[in-house]
Amino acid sequence: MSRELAKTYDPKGIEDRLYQKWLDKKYFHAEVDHSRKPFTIVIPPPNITGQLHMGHALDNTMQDILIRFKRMQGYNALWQPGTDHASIATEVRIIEKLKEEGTSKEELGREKFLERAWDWKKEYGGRIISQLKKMGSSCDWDRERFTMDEGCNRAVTEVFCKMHEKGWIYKGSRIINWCPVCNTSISDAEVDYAEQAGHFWHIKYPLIEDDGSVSTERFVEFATTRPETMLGDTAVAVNPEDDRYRDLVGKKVFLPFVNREIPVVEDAYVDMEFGTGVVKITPAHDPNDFEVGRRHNLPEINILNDDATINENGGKFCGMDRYEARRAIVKELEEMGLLVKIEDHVHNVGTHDRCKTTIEPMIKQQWFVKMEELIKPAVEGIKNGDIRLIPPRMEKTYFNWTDNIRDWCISRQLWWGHRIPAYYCDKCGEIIVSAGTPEVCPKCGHDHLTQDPDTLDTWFSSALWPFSTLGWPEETEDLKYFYPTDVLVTGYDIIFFWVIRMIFSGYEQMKERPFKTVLFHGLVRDSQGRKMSKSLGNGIDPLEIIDQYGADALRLTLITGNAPGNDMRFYYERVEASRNFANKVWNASRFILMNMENAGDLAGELENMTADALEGLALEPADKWIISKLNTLVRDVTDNMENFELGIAVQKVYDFIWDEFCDWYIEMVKPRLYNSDNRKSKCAALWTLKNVLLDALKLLHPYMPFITEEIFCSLQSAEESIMISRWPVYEERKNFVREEKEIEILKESVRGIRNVRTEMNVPLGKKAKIFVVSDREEILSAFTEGRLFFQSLAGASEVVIQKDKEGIAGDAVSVVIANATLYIPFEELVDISQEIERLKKEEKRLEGELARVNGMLGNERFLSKAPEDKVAAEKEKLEKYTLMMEQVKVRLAQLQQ
RNA sequence: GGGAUCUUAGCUCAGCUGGGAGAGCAUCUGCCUUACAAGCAGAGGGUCACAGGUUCGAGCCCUGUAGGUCCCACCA
Repeated sequence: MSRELAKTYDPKGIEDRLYQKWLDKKYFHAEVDHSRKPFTIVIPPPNITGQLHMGHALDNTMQDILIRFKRMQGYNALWQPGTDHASIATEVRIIEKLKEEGTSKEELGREKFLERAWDWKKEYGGRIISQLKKMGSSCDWDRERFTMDEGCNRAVTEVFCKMHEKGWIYKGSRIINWCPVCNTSISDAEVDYAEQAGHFWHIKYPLIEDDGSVSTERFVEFATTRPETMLGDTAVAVNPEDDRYRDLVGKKVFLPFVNREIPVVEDAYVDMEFGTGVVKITPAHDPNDFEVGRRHNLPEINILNDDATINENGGKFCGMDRYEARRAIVKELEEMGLLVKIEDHVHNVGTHDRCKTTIEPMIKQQWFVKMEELIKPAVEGIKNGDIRLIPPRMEKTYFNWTDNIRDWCISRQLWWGHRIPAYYCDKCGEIIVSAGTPEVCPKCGHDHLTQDPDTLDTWFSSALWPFSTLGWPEETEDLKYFYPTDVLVTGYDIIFFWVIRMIFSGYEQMKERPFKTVLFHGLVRDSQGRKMSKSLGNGIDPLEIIDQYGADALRLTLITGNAPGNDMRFYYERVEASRNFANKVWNASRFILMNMENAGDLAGELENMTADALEGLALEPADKWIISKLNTLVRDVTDNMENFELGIAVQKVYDFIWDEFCDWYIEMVKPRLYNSDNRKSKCAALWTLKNVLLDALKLLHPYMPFITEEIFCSLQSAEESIMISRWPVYEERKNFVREEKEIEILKESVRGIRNVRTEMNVPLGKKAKIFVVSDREEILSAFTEGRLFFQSLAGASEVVIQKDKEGIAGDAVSVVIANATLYIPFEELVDISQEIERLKKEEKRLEGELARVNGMLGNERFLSKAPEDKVAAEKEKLEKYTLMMEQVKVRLAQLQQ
């Protein structure tokens, strides 16, 4: 900050400069240090295809707050950063680019394609990292990792081989979700269900008569949403309980087009109530039918090519696209008289979450992870509290998934990713799973082996992220020291994709939880509550917000007024409010700096005084009051932050700085700074201003790192950065109960007087004499000690403090507080009837209060059952209101004479 | 179909283990008071969705009802 201070805070320039300073000083860097306790967070690795969006901004702000907080508390804080190769997302992007260039993946070949992918990673992979830096993220960039770097590759291979050996990774022919556009299998978690308007085609198959002929009279009727799959039908099924079809069971029906005779089987899967109670069974293209098929040993006939055209098993429809075939089949069935009717039907269709293509269930040879045993410790870990989920309701979502877990399809027909370490003997077909490339087939000795062309699901490598980034499978010092990590911060939307998989991977590979706590946040929505999306064009770019309002304002906006796991709406008014707060902090600091500079040689003295100087200063009640308030704030905020209540914590800091510190304390202190020639008093005020602000800035720093650093450095020179300064702690010696009470009385009085002034239209500029009357010594002394600021805040020309009403005009306006009455003779402004009205209102309010308190205290069961301190508090209130009521009544009686 | 969650001031939301309803924005009234008009001082505004219950005491706990949002399942 220069001598010529801008009236408004401008984050431009400041933020980049400070971030560079932090980098240069290596404040973000963490090394193993056994003298200190570690605190570790691993970043949810953003995709290399990604651009910073509000979700990232929120996610990373929360992590940065926790990391900065713990770092200041003295922990050896490590925020481990990195990026994710995002296999399918990246591959799709490169394919698009190749298409623009007029070539394709296939044309290029695997090797060249991967070269292109790495080039792409080099070019764009760092983009999101530089954007995270704009947010102020204090990641240890020296440790930046990538899910496809050497170490992570080794971790992936190691896990694959170990699990395969254990029998928990297997290759099998199962029904999987196939994306005909991306040309790969995808896991269940990658399927989105979308409601689509479709049709219900009612179709009938002719029965095969006992003599083997195709019946022209007897049919079996059913309905389907995908008529083309009939080409792969190998049965029709009815419920075993269904009397209607008892005589059909064991018979056969005729399947048109492919001229196949298929059996009628019984299976409990069929719902008798639904439709005709008959289901066509296509084991190769429907997950349920697949199960039915396996139960009845039905043939599995695949009728689709990988691009969802009909294959040679589809007879004359071979080569047609699935939808083209559908139309053709329906048309022909109609001509054959086998189409009964068509109904409109809205149903859920599975689509690929990346490209929104309707997926086709298909039977394929794929690699799977067997989940049954693997999931057990992951369930136990949550149940016994080894890992804590915040908010706790996420546990239900978690168990919902684990209770219905299915084997995880991990192979993808993609090139960009971790290639499956399995090799096939060209001669005998033996499968060899091995970390290194095997030379010869261990079974037949043949030396020609081919590696599996598939790669692994992206989430396979990110599941290992908490330990692979720390050096696993090597037993590194980092791993021993920093693992398990402390907190994982992420959105609830990837609990299945990622969180659960990290948990079971951690327990399986490390025999230990990957993190102690998972802190979930919600989605950042637009001002109307809609999800921000590219297609809607309603996304707000965090970088634009930073450019316009500063990173601190953005961070504050994302954290305030929001509870863990809840979605939030983002709109500009909220950012403006945050920006205004930054400006408030800036100006309060500017005020203090100006006054220190104006203090002459006092400034030098202050510079040498530490925060411990407390006892040596001539502190006044106002100083002690704010110190005491801050002390409580320190305790509460620390407490909230340790319980991950970040929104509540920062709200308290905000209220303290704005309400207590700026609106009250600074105003209280002004007369001492401007007018007082009492050097000791001025010194105490300046010391308090400076040190209270410094501590408040520290509490604010995790939330607003830039502005707090900038001010911190201008305000003192003993420490070079707020981010490595010590987090304030609660101290009993800073607890000033008496002064807190005294000042609260004065504040209440000031508020009362201001209130009266507004009501009577007397501006603060119009000074008036104020009499303070009380028969209590402590009240009188409180006003005496605070006379200077009370006079200025109440707009008094003079404050007369006395025990009785002597010398006070009968028509003075009065303000009643506990144990005291203030009188303001407004001279020409008196309007007794108005004053009586005001006092009557006050009387009525007090009546209400008294009725409530008396009601409670008159209830014997309250007295006997409520805790003591509650009863005592109510008794105290009764006393206070009784006193006030007495004074109001006395005053009213006087005026009404 | 199963589950979660929400319903609090005009709007957007806080409200931690039950103990006198809060914030920001918006509205109204005064103020350019030597840190800040991105500000200051005031004010208005809420049967905390509805109905029961537990309790001395319920926005908070329990049950039910209505409406909204989301997740899972996927009846062909």
